[in-house]
Amino acid sequence: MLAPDATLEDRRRSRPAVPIYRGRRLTLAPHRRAPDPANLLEIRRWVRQARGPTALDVFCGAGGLSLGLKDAGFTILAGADSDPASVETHLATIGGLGYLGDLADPGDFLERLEVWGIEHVDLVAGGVPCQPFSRAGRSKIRHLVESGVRSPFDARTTLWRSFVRIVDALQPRAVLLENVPDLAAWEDGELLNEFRDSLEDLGYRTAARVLNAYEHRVPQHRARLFVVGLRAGREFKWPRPAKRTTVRDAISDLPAAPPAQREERLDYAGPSTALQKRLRRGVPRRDADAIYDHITRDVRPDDAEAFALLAPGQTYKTLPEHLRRYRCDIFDDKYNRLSWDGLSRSITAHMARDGYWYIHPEQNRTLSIREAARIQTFPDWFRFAGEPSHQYRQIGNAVPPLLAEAVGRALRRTLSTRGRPPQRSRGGFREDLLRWHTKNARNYPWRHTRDPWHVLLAEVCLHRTRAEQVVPVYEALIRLAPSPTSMVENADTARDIMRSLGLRGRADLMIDMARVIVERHGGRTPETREELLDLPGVGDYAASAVVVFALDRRVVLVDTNTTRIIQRVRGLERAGHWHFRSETYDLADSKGADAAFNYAMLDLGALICRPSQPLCSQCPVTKDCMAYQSRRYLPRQAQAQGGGR
DNA sequence: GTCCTGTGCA
DNA sequence: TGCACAGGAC
Repeated sequence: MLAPDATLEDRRRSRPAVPIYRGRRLTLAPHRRAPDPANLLEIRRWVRQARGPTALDVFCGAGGLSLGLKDAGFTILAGADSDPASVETHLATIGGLGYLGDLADPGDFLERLEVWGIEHVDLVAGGVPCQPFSRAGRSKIRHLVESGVRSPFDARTTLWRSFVRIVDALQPRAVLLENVPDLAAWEDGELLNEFRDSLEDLGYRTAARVLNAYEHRVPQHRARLFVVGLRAGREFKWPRPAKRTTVRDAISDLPAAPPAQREERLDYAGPSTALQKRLRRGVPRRDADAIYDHITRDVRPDDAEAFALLAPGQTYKTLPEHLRRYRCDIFDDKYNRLSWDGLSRSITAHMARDGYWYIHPEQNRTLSIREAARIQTFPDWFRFAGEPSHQYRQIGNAVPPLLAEAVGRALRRTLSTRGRPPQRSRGGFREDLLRWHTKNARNYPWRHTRDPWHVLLAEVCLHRTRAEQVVPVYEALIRLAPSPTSMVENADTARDIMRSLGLRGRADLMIDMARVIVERHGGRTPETREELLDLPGVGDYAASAVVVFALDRRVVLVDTNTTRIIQRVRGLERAGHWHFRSETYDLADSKGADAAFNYAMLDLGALICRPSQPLCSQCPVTKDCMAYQSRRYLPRQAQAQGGGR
């Protein structure tokens, strides 16, 4: 027994670790209907005879996306991935052809497709590896780049360029890309815009949206970005939300299993919920009373004690101190017990390391491999090649099959309709907006500059301040300090100017900023987003403003004004930044959100599309505005809105 | 395979 | 501030 005053270090040392146990590697035979990979004639015949719309799954992983698309009626001709076990899983479960190789350069893959006789497919789908874009991964990678461990030119852009090259080579009727939502926030949306631009350049009309898995029968908090590209002016209709399911719906029928349960096959009594019945579909008759891979991790004695004390919804912090091995100031959610009637947290590849976020609702252990697969909505006949930790990784990285199926069905519906040119040509909104703006633009001195330093000055002054108030300050500052160097030299005078005009708090910030530019960048205002964000007082908005107004790049400036406009025009209630950016991408047309577009949006928000009592009668874009249109057709809302006069 | 330490965005 | 999802060392 340890003394009550034992340090964290003492407690750690005293704890017996669970002995390392390496699970059995599972080997899977190829699907019985898959062509023999050694027999080229057979492969070509198989490709020729493929029915229904055909698809290719690149970066296929275990095949969650493939399975969903298959269930939606697509024939998956081939899956490609750089991970051997994933390709093995894909070949065994999905069938078709498998390509094992690095797709950073897709040349070899494209050659192989040609050899196989695959010259055309209806759909190219894929989940480009997402770790570089995801939340916790991003900063880690930045850290690694800074410390020189990793090259900044990592695979994150090459991989989607590969994807575009494959699309270009095969010219499919449709394209589907899956990724983590943070891809949309990367570079303030520029990366996603570039990706969509390159598809649009190839003749695809693109749409992007973040879908929540729990809206498509998957009992899990899991938001994923989907980008769809369609030829021939087709309009994609996103799948409608379905009835939600819970953890209970997914796993309540599985037999109780102790920690360290290693039996591959256990007796099974049968499904009880609709979801369980769905996930038992396709299980061979001989396995009707068996469940596979209900394999669990061992649990350390101290963790077992902690799990026992942890009710669903309770946090790590509430545990007695002797059971907290991890620093409490960082982790308040190190452990998480699932609740029967709730959603699971997102099943991630991290399950291969520890399962602390996924403690079984009743049993004092983390989720078994089968339970993780169930919560990802993999059917019970679906097994994963490799060692247990590798199986967890494949499950965590997969697109939930039922979510993929929902998107796949929506795609099939769209593809089966005749392509029609869109009713309004794209660009209507942009043209109308800019035409209005040529006569109605507000004229501010900072709108005439293309000097990054001047834009920066203006943005710092404008933060939470009315533009009219900023005009004299800005003009005086530009005269006094046309460059960061002169700002440092005239720091006292600059401070006086700003103080006299009531922007006192901002003065020191601006002088700091100038000093850093002089010291770190030789007096030249930096031109990359990272360097701009590193300056004191520069946030996302200011960095984007510099990039758009001074450097000719195309980024949507998301603030309360533009958000409000998009909200009204698109009829959205509440949505994340990514959503607004995505909608703005559509409205901004092929020229994108350049300086002209952003200025016009800012002015529209300030002059016409005001927070209260918008001047819809003078608005140039009512044709495209859902709020305006629906008010017209819903007189009750119009009264409610107009009641205040 | 296991343990420990985080970050980013709304 | 809370919530949702990471990676490295050994």
